[in-house]
Amino acid sequence: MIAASLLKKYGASKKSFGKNEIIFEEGNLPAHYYQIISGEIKMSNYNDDGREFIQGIFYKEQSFGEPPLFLNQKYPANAIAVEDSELFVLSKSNFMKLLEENPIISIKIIENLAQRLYYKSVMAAEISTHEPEHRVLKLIDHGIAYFNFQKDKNGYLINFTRQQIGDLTGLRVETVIRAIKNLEKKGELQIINRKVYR
Amino acid sequence: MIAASLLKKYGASKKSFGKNEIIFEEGNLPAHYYQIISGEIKMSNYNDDGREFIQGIFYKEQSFGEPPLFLNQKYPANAIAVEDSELFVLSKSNFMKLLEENPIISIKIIENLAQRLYYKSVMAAEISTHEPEHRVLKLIDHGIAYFNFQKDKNGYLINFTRQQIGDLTGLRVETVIRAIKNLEKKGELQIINRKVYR
DNA sequence: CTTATTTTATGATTTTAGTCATAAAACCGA
DNA sequence: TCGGTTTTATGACTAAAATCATAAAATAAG
Repeated sequence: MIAASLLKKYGASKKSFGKNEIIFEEGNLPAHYYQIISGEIKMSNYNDDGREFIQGIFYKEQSFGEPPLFLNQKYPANAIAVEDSELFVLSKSNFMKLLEENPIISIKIIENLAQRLYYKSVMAAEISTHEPEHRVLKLIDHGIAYFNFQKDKNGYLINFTRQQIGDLTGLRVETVIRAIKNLEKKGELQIINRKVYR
Repeated sequence: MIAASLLKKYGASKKSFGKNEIIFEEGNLPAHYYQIISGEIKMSNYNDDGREFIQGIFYKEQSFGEPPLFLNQKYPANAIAVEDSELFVLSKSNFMKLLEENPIISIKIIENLAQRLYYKSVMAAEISTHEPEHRVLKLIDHGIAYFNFQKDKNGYLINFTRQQIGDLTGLRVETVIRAIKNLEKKGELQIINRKVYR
């Protein structure tokens, strides 16, 4: 996350996106740095028969879509506003200038990319070698650490729909629903009027 | 990749690892920056029943294992020498000093992490929503672009065993063997005395 | 407040990759 | 060069998640 003042100094503009509005699409060439002021953005892929895979969900103060920007490669996924959102948008050239002139920011970017790579490494191993229940639990535990789940008297409220969990773990909704039920039976989590707590 | 001269200037030492020797293990706290001089290193996870998932394979002049180094987190996977290898090893503190004093290197690190994140994004979507043949082909095409596959008169020689392809795509050997056979039938690749060409 | 849509839920069935068994070919080490 | 290991190969069978169908509950929209 880069300070708003610094972004503005380099000419960033604010832009609003309505719910379900597309910010960029798979295959586009990146031209901007995006940082969330408010709202929620998801990046995802759709395969040939319309099945979605969510690469990540991003919240306020987070940036997204930088890797292809640094590599001059096409976006590997779509970015869509999950709810009404406001973003800082900074042109690539100005973003690069900002980086050059502020080396401290480079370190922040490195840490941010490292964090995302770490998540992807963990989930890749999960998705390819573990059973549904294990996958779901790992995602939930990751979410508690890195997404903004709120804690109350029942524990952490897992603020994802079953469908979203499926799209993040490569499972179908029904499988997620069944996995969550089993995890509750085993005492790993609680379901209080359909909401999941851990 | 950081120039040898610069690494040496900051006190990097050369270290040799024999085939199958462990460089670091899942759960260890990172203390060094590693860069390959010669040989081949794989990073992988093993699940509870011994099944392997290969996070990545790295060759000469590439570095590996940096994300946890930047985050002060435990390694999420093991690093093992696939063949006899020689590495530059630089202590974390000296590596950080190198970065601070050479901002250009930060940009290189960013590009490198971005590249790896890009690969993981593509493969994550593949693994979770596509059929075996598609997964195998995507991995092969990625390998042509980023691993050191050699081109000869038959095309690119895919220098992976079926087992390695399986461990990289989350498939079993038999499934990979069958997928490759089908891909040959469809004309997507060639098998010339058991070696795969694309 | 009513209606439409989304989310959660559950049972029955099917498909597909995994598993198991076995073996030949290739490769490697002593 | 011999013997052991690894890699590729193939067929039969199984299991597990996907698919299909259907519906109730919850939430959002008008």
